[in-house]
Formats: sequence, structure tokens, C-alpha cells
Amino acid sequence: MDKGWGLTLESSSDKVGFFKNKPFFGFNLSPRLNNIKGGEMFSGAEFPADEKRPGMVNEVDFFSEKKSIHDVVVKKENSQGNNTMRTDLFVHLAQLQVELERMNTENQRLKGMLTQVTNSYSALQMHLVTLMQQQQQLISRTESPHNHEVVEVKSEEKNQEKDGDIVPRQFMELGPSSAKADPVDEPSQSHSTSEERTHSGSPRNNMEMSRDKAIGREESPESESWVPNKVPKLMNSSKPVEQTTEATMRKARVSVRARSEAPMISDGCQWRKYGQKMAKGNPCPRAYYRCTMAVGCPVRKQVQRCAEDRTILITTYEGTHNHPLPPAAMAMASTTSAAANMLLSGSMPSADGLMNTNFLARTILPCSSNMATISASAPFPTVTLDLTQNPNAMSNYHQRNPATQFQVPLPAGLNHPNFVGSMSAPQMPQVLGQALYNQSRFSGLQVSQDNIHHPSFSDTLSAATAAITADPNFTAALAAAISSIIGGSHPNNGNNPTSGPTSNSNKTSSFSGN
DNA sequence: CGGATTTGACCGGCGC
DNA sequence: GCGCCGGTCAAATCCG
Repeated sequence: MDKGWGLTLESSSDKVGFFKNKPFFGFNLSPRLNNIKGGEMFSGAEFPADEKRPGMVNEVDFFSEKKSIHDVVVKKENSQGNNTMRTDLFVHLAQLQVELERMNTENQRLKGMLTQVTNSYSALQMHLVTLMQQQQQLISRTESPHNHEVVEVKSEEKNQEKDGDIVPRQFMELGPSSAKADPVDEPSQSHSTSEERTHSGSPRNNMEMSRDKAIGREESPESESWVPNKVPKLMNSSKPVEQTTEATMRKARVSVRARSEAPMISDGCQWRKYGQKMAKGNPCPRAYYRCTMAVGCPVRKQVQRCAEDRTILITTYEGTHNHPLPPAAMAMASTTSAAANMLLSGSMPSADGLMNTNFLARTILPCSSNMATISASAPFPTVTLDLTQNPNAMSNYHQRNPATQFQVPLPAGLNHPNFVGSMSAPQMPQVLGQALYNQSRFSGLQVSQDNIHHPSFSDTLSAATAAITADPNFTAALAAAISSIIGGSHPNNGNNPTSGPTSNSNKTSSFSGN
């Protein structure tokens, strides 16, 4: 995939204006790039853009918004008075144009294929991870029952207090796969005993357990997958393993911070607002949206401006789409799905949150200031993508939460405000999503399957970063994607301090989707 | 007129 | 038990 960027010259979104509107040799140059004057580009302040220098003028004009290649050619020929050269240039130009058109066509075809392959790959990856996690859980359950004693004790205590109405998060439905009809179908069989929780194998703190109960109510029999607040808390555990995975994903959240003037970032999905509340500690209201692209889609999101910086829009996604997504929506969907997987890994039986957190923190912290932040201790495990192009913000954030935060480095160029590129809107988040997803996979495997060799996180990360940044257009493309998605930029969740498990990115920059 | 949005009411969890 | 809070519902309203 990394190889493809060089050829991806057209934008799939109106908001990604990089190569739009300015045909040039078959390429489209963005207004932004076109605005870069030759003087700025080649010689900085020394040579004002309007100033023509002998021997350089024509080159500079290549990037002028007002001059075409034809102008350049004409000028060149006039200055040299060489008709032969003129003819040659035009012939060459025509050849180049033909060649570029051919390449563009080929690129389009390859892009289509890539999309298909990527989608299939992602689906398989998800499935594989799920299977491996199930296997691991079974192993843990049979081989090291003692690991869960503490949890069981806590559970029992809770049960005594609450009459056993605890609903392990693992048993919650989530995601598409879980589109297993209705969550409600399964409610109430037996109680969620401590034994069942042991099966699910995710020791969690009291806070999480409490939250689980809250989540439990969402497993109601309503037609919609996302059915909160009305269901009996006792859940059925007929499918503990699958439910464990899905439940965790269901509750995982992905928060995106971005700078945007718009009230909501455009992520390719259709949303319907169903509520708005004033949240404590933030003068800006929080809006609640649910996905309306399909009946019963469980995905919801919250949109709120950052209290500290109202130019930052914080969008928090939760759930997994249970329907096909348009290309433009694959990005966020991939990201949320990946985050869910990552967090799921963090809740693996043999790798409780703290363990994972510490391990990952040690591994990753030194890396970078441009990152995704993972919060496992928040009421809802949350992955935050801070795309506000302000590394300091997150640095400060981590200073405030030194023990619980770790970062997932992203390509440095991603944060550069001046980058613009040709990547389609959805792709950037897809990259992030894939990275997170891979991190998830790595995290889970690393902790729970010691007998399997895995490259160190830093190695993998370095490779991934190298691959991603190998193509000079890539970072620019990322920034363009951000612009297109937001019409401005992105965010991260400042309200969810904490950390979590994670990590690993991948050598590939392939994208995933739901 | 139908779909989307607004907004006050309602619910459940949690802490005191 | 009470109040706070986050989240959701649903009637009223808006809008194309």
C-alpha cells in the first residue's frame, strides 16, 4: 500500500482539494500548493515570487497559479527563438500527458482493487483476532484458574451487594458481527456468575465492573442493537467468548480531537442527533448522534468542543457499524473498530489493564509527541486521536497523567499544518485505524501468548513509521485527509485521562474497514 | 408532510 | 435517601 501513494493523484473528496482544479500534466494541483510561489519554494525570501530571474523564471512559474505549462514553454521558446525546441517540447508534452493519463487510469483500477483487498484483509484480521482471543481465553481458563481468583472474589462481593445483577462487559453485544440480531435475544438465561466472568477472563477494576452493569441495560430486546437503559441486568452467557469480544468492542470508544469550525466533522456516515446535554466542566454542550445509515446500527457518537480550546472539536465514536459503509465512511469505522480491538486486547484475561498499560507504557512512551492516546481506566476504554497539530497539548496532558498515559506515535508529518496531499478523506483515519488495530493485535498476543515470538513493539513501530513515511507524499496526504474529513481538523479526548493497553503498529499501511 | 432537530423529562449509576 | 451526572427518550418544533 505504501507504494501506491505516489500514484494516487486524485482526491476522492471535495474537501481534499490538493490536486483539484488545476490540471497540470494530468495532475491536479491544489490551490494551496499553487499558491506557493517560486521564490518561496526555491529560494525563500531572497527571490520574491514576482521577480523573474534569468534562467529560473520558467521553473518558478511552474508553480504559479496564473501560469500554465504552455506559458512556460512559450516563454522559453521566445527567449531562445528555437522553433525546433518548441516542437520537441510539445511532442514531449503530449507524450507525457498520454502516459500520465494512462497511469491515472491504471491507478484508478488499482485503487479499486486495493480497496477490495483491504476490506477483505481487514475482515479476516478481525476474525483471526477474535478467534485467537477466544483461544487464549480458553487456555487461560483451563490453565491458570488462579489468575481469576481475585476477580471472582470481587465479583462475589459485588453480587452480594447488588444481588448478582452484574453484567460483564464481555457479554455485551457489540459490533457488526454481533449484529447478532438482538442483544435481547440472549438476555437472561443464567446469571452472570463469577464463574462466567472468569470465562470471559477480563479482570477489571470496580469502576469497570460498575460500568458493565450500566452497559448491561443496553442489551435490551428492542429492535435496535443499541438499546440502553431498559434491560434486565442479568445476562445470558450462552456465548461467553464471542460476547466477550463483542462486548468489549461495543464499549470501546474512539475519540478524535480536531480543529474545526464546523459543528461536526464529516466522517462519511449519516447521523441523527438525538440529544444534547451540558456536560460538567465544559461550557459547551455535548451533542449525541446515532448512525442512521442502517436501521438498528448501534454506532453513536458524541460531539463536543474542548473547554480549553473551543476551536477543537472532540468527536467520540462508540460501537461498530452493522452495515456496509461507503468509502468515505470507512475511515472512522475502521478507526473505531481498531480501537475496540485494541482495547479488547487490553482486557484479555492474562493481561489485565494495568499489566498491559505498564508494559506498553514502558515500550512506547519515549517515542513521540504526535499520537493516539489510549485510556483504559476511564468509564469507557477510550482511544484518543489527537489531530490538533499541537504536540504540546498532549505533552502537557501526559505530564498531568504521567503514570497512565502512553502514546502511539504517528507519522511526524501528520501534524504539520502545511501539509496537503492527495489522500482521500477516509484514508487517513483508516491508516490510524489500521495502526491501532495492529497495535491491538500485538498487544493481545504479546501479553497473552508468551510462547509466540513477536517483534518488539519499537521494531514494529519503527518499521511501520518508516513504511508510512517512506513516500514523501504520504504525510501530506494524511493532512489532506484530515482537512477533508473535518473541513478543518481533529481532536482527542481530553476528558479521558488514563491509560491502557496497546500497542503495536504494523509494517503495512493497509487499511481496514468494517 | 415527512424527516431532522430541539429540549425538557426521565432513567440508572454513583457518591455522600 | 438524596442529589448529581451522563445518557436517552420523545413530544414539540423546525425545515425543505
